[in-house]
Amino acid sequence: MEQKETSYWLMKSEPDAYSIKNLEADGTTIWDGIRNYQARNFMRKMNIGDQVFFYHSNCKPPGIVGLMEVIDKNITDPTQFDQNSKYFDPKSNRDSPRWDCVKVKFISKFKKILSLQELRSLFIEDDLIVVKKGNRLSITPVKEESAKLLIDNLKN
DNA sequence: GCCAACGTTGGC
DNA sequence: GCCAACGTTGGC
Repeated sequence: MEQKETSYWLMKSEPDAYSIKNLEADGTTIWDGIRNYQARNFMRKMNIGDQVFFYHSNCKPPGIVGLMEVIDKNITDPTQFDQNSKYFDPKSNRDSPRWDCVKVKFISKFKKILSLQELRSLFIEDDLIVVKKGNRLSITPVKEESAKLLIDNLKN
């Protein structure tokens, strides 16, 4: 049997909504509330065992704060059917749900945030998508070399 | 299919 | 609050 290669990703969350501390306390979580097709499609490409950098957005300072791992996928996002949720989608239906997501588990919380400013000094544009000016994608792939560089930096 | 108008994200 | 960089919507 051929072993599937581990891929690396980055997922953003606003710490006011859900932070690395929340994930540390919860242990695992489903990454629900994604309402962008490109981001959803990246989640569909993920495999169990993939490593995911946790990025805090819309805060001071924005940056990478921890690491998680994909433990399940193709999970129907329940918030799309919840009329009280801000993620309720009237165009979705239970026969063919529009939004699905992955389940992740907490791996580690970094001692120090790797800020966007520091990320910009480590990566030229396009090498790590999050440093691109005006980038709005909440989920992006990370190249293996970039992931290794990030992990090395976070150990120090 | 085109494209203008509008909405959202998120750094600053 | 500003604005760049998209994504989405809807008229035609």
